[in-house]
Amino acid sequence: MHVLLVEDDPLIAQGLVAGLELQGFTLDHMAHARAAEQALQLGHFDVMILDLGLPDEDGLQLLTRIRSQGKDLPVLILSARDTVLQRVAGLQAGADDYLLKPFDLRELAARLHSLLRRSSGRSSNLIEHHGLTFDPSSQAVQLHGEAVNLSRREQALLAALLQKPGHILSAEQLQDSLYGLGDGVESNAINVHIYNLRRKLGSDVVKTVRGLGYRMGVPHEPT
Amino acid sequence: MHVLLVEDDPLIAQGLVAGLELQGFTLDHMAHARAAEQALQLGHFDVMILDLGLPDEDGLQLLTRIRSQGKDLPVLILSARDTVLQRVAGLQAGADDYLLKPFDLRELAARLHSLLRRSSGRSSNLIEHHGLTFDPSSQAVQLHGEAVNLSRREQALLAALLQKPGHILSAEQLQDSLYGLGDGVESNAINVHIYNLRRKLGSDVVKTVRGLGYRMGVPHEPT
DNA sequence: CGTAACTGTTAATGCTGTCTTAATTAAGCC
DNA sequence: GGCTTAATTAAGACAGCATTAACAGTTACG
Repeated sequence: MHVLLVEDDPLIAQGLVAGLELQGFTLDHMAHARAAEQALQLGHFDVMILDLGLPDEDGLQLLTRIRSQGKDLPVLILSARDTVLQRVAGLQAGADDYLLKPFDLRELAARLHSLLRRSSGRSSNLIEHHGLTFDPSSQAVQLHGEAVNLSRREQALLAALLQKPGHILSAEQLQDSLYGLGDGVESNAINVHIYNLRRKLGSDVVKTVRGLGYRMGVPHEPT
Repeated sequence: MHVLLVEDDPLIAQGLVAGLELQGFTLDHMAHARAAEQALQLGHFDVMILDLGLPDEDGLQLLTRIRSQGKDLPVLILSARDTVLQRVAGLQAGADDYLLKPFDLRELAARLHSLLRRSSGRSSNLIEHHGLTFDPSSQAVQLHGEAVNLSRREQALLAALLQKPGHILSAEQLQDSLYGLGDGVESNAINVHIYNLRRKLGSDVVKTVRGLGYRMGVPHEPT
């Protein structure tokens, strides 16, 4: 799960990055509207957290411009402005949710999950795929009712693949989804994690599409 | 826009019906979980407003059951319960938004619009051609419903031809489309790839126009 | 505080499918 | 029939990936 965080207060940003990464999100943090807009052009994000009080531009203006470009990524506004009119203005500018500062990290996480669920067209928080279930909010994986112990990277990889079942994801896309845009790995780390996933969930969980990337497949049969 | 309102307090319900219908929504009002569930089976709704304090069942239970049936209509929870845990519980049960009583009608309307915009904004740009489908976003090819496994070059070739059905593309044009303008191949590679495409999709997928190039044709019949 | 277990990354090796090449056969055209 | 163009086939080169092992960093626990 790749989150673009647009927030100028370094303290809040730092807390959010740490807290949400613990919950399995991958964050890229920008402190200015300009930088955020560039980041959006550069890579793919699953959701944006937008602070309204930015130094170089009002968050609503940024949001409006993003929407006018046809981008439809879910946007959650984070703001201290609490009047009905301001909240309505936020939603009308194209936000999908509006959370007040100060906020509770658990609620923010739950709302992010809810937005992601909706944007990926699912009806429930639980992702189910041929006997394999993954709960993004609790980060628990089960295969045919049996709990499976996955490491952080393995979980992130599985989540990225499950988010778009049927789609082919290139190694680069997966890398962005696991590490964020800035610092990636310089080796076949993704490759190795895929291999480990297959050892735990069956060699067919992930299909290789030679030259293009990987795609979700069918896991182990029940024993 | 068709809204299913599930709310047992007749005063609030009446106000909502009147207020939202003024804003162009169409409302159906149910006061019990049972009735709401039946209404969902019977007809189509674009969004549901759900009060948690229902007489016959807790709203969260109803929501969970609806989600387990695979229904993915957007749900906005209306509740007086205001603790973080309760809001998180609501979102985890599959709600898309959570609004506190007492609420402002303008904000409710704005949030409904936000939900609807998101749920309707999903379109696919599938290319279809005589039973052959190609989805550029997932890079998946299907012939009469059956998935077909194409290699990278074969896909690129097919995509180039499908982009301009009816047009004749010279071997040189196809080469540019596969390899870029700079460095091409110096043999009949395109020719061989065409041959392999025909083996997988039927000898008539690609028509040869002698002296000029190739153009899209009709693939295999369904077996 | 130190050891053990686990996790993540890097790197080396070998395998496999794909791409290209080239040679041969078949088809269209004057 | 001779010439040109395309289809078919097979073989080698190559790139991409799986697999394995080693190492460093981190966490858990005595």
